[in-house]
Amino acid sequence: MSAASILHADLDAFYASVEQRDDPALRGRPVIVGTGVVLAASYEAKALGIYTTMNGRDALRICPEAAVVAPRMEAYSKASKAVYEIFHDTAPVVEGISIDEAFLEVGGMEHISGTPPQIAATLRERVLAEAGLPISVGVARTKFLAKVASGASKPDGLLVVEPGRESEFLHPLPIQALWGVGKVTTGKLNDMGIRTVGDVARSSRVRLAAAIGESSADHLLDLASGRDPRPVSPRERRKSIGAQSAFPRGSRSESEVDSLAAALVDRTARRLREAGRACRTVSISLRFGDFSRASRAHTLPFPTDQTETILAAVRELFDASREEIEEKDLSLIGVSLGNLEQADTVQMELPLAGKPDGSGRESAALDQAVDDVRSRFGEGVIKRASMIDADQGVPVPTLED
DNA sequence: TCTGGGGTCCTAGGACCC
DNA sequence: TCTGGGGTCCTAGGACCC
Repeated sequence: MSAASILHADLDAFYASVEQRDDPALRGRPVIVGTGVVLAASYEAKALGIYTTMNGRDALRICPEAAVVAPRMEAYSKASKAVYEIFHDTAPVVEGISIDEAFLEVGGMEHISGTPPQIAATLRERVLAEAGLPISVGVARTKFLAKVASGASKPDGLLVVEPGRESEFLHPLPIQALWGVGKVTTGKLNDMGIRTVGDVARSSRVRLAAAIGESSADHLLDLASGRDPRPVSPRERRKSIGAQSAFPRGSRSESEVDSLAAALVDRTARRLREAGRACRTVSISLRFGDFSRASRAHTLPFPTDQTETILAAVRELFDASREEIEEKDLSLIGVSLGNLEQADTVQMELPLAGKPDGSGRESAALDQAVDDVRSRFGEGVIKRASMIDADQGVPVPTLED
């Protein structure tokens, strides 16, 4: 059996800890980040029953003396970068999971930096000393075990799961500790009398599969039995970029919805370009007053990073959803860009009113588009300029260079 | 517990191609 | 003309995670 060489490092109450670090008056006090809903709560606040996603008014009812601060995303992003630098300084392979959480592979480093538990202890000291933040670390043979270990060690803890004692550690835990088990799956498994991870490990695959499907059954059986072959590996590139916005219930005029959608498109398209990517699939999501949801998607025949092209697609999707929107109370809209590609080939679209009529209007439009691209990206970037028949989507090459 | 704002992955059905 | 299997892409919805 291989040694425990995977670290899962997880910053404690991250946003709230950054606030307490930056404002000494908040230290030792219950702190709530987020004015509408609770985005993060300090451990002092958690101890009083405050949790993430809780309504801010309810939180203050429970704990009137709590300090409520508005989120400062830039400060969190900066703090995260500083911590990640320490991660990369600690291990050759770092797999970032989120702004406050990562896996580190530290096998084979005994002669350089010590055993995995020693490396984990040093990491915690450095993050506290250099970034001013408490962090919990789990050490185990697999990613899943390391992750559960860091959770069990919180707050400000270190827990090593020795390979010989994995079942002893894992099996008494409730099934919600398994990755992929949320409310719905918990209900299904409880109905079968399955409550702990050990219960899952002892279940028949056939019974599990009948309740939750083949793939989930295999996944849960593997995790519950300590099997998790996934190596720590740097994250693949992001697969989608999106933004959403919730608003109070009440009817929204068409133009209000449209301008909010345009703002969301503007934000996401900007992030897309900053990342040097282009998207092919544009989708919108809707949430209604009764919390039902709907989504619509459209895939373009070419990748784009252009706000206007994306906005045109988004408007069509909203048009296709108009009846639903009129019938129900809209409470959230979102825009998401998927099928991301490297932006080395980007298509710009310039719509032409009407059919080509031989007047030369279309080639003037094409020249204009070519000039636009050249002014943005410089000479020599254009591989081909084409005209596409919108009805058929067939590119008609008209200029090569 | 009456619900933020980011994401990922999975499933199922239909269109379309060979 | 009908039938079949296999594969890919797309859309919509759902569950889940931090």
